[in-house]
Amino acid sequence: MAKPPVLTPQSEDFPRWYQDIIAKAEMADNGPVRGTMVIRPYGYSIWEQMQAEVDRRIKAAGAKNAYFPLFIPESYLTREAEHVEGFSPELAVVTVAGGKELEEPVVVRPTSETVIGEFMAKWVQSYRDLPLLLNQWANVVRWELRPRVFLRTSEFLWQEGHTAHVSEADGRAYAVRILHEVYESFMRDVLAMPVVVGRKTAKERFAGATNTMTCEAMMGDGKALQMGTSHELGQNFAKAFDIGFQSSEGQQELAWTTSWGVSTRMVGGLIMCHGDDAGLRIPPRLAPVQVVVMAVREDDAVIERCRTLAEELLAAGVRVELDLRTETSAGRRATDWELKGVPVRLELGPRDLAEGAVTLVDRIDGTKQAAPLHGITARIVSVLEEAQITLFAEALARRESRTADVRSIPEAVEAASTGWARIPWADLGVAGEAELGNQGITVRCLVMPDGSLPDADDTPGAIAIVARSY
RNA sequence: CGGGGAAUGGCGCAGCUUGGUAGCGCGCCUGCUUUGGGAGCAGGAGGCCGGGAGUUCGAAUCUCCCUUCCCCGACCA
Repeated sequence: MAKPPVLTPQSEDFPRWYQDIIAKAEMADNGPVRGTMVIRPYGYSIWEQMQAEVDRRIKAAGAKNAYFPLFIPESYLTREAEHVEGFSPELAVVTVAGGKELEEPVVVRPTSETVIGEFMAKWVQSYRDLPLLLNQWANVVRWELRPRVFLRTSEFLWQEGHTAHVSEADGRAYAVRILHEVYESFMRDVLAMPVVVGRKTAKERFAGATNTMTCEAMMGDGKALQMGTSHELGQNFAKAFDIGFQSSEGQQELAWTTSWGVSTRMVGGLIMCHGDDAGLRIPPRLAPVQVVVMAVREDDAVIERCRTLAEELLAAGVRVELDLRTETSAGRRATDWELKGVPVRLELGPRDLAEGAVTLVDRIDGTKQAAPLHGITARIVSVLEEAQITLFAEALARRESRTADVRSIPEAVEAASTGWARIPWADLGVAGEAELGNQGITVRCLVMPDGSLPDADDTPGAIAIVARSY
């Protein structure tokens, strides 16, 4: 007699599966205010791993961390016309503080281009002050109409990079560098998520940007998720905030700025990319817990061997957790670790011990086998490496099998019901983009046939990736 | 804001049509037996049924108003 499934199966109701997994893997809870979320310790540990990996890459690209205020004068937002138009509907505004009406309302930052622009203007005088490469880890607030835990919450955590350069070419080069060396590299090598790196159409561009570039990933249900963006802001914000400098020729010039960010949305993307009907599957390079050593039953020799096993793994640099809670059944604990997506579970009981072995359960490929305790560390290291590769390969295979090359709008609509469509931008155009929009389908990005980034909105030969999205 | 739903112990739900002041599953607590794939049995704790007004001898149930939440669309990291 089969027990009911732990989670709603993906094939039955994907959104329900997503909600179930977030609750049962103890990732997050809904907050008391609509659209807010409480990130629970396990979910937060995943975010911390993401932060560490992204932060290291950002620093390697030369940017330095700083921190700007949560509150921004409302007037700052209005200085850049497109920016204010884009963000006004979703601003949270404080009008009363300290028990009285404020002279000028302050907005809770939806993003920090404006306040950072104001200070860049102060700090930049000379071409020698450029490039100015800043990043901050912060929370931002956007009063979204339809929130979804991790994917679109009223308040979310992110990093936002803001840079100023002497020329358009320098700004562009840096925005592209971040896109590839920080975002794409992190998503591919750590999250094991293949992403399409492309250019947004004018319709999808960030409010105030001259060019928005994106990393798009396919989820388990074939829909797309924007995992991160990098923007060229041209001189729009430099004009609005007077970020000027004197060039080496002695001329007064305006800087060229960029901004770029990834957020807690990536946690949602990770869940929907790799999760299955048994729970999460966390790629080993990201996993806060890579291996759980589980004592199957109460037994002094077993407990002792579990401890030394965990120490051996720890010494080899493996992130390991000991599970000695023998008062809870082994089956329950196994199920819980599977829900949490820990890549490898080592089950040790008297039977294993008698054979000098341990039961190695691979969460990623689903196999379960006896492995000799002798040499187990090396074995684990190779299993983890293999799991990382497998997850990426599976995600890539899904994306390829569910992406269709088409030439017409009806074909694109058909393809978008199960996955993505690739259609020449010349065959679609702004009118076709609008038509797809009426059916809930968007152009995720434009890419060149060789996978590179188009230089402009109308670069000949560009291919549009169209899909339904989160 | 437009169109659909729903508010009942921590979570998921039944009860409402045909009023008589609550019940089920999971979870939680205690004990015993268990422990190699979500343990079993027994005994417990926990809810003024979203808020307000009304009808009535009596309202979770009927009427009206309000509030909130969820799903589908427009917005988005």
